[in-house]
Amino acid sequence: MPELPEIEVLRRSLAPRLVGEAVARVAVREPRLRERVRPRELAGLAGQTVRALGRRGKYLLIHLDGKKGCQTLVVHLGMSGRLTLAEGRAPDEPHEHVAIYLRSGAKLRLRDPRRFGLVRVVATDRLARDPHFAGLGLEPLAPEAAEDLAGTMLREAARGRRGPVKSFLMDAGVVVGVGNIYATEALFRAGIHPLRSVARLSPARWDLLAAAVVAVLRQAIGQGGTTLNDFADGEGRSGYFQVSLSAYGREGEPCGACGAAIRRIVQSSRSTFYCPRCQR
DNA sequence: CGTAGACCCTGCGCGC
DNA sequence: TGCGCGCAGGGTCTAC
Repeated sequence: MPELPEIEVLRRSLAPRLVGEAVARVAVREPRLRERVRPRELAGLAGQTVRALGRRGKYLLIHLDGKKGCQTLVVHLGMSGRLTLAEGRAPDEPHEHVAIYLRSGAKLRLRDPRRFGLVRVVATDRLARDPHFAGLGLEPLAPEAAEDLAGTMLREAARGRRGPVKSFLMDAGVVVGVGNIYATEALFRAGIHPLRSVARLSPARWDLLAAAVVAVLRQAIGQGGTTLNDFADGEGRSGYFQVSLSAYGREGEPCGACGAAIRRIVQSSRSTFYCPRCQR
């Protein structure tokens, strides 16, 4: 479900409602997520106050202040995760694996049918060294990257590598947050064929691609993310970037630019959509 | 070393 | 109507 824009939309929707709230208790109902949830680790959040919400790639970071220093609740939504804030006594929903009760009476609930998600508590000052974050690549919307996630940075990262440009874009060791939808869309906008080798892209086209990545992510955030099935922000609101998708999910439909039929292929067992005429 | 594929899990929509 | 199949926005591990 969620790529960078969806997590950013979630972060922005939750922040004003969570910051300053104190945790009353945490309930773990199903610990078998991608990584086993440790109930005692989460229980330690009781009494702590939310200080700020951050994001790294597709990870949502909920920073808290406690007696034992600052801790960060790290949440990854996998494919099917939803994190929503419910006011008052909300009944548990199916697949609501973790519930964080706040002193205000509200409940932050994590639902994740496929259980590809992840919830952990990490000391804030050790985040950068945590195995989940240590190997991550460029943050595409960070101020220092966004203005010139310039082809130069991507091109440097691609030096000595081979393989298709779409897989490269989706490699979190290169750029974080770009998943199947936004890699597909960025390549469409840049007019680059998803199977093209990273070894065979001119500097000018790296620039085009970098700009396309930043533009598509920004636009998606502005439109509340992409809701295909079930994405919703912290208050349950859907996004509407799906109406702006040019290639993703449009197999057989005419390309908006040239009219040729959009094609679907499978790359490392993920669907890729592209225009055979516009993308070379 | 890098890359391709299997795998983790449930739910949904489609064709028969 | 019911069933089986393929497919789904994520990441990680193994086998080449």
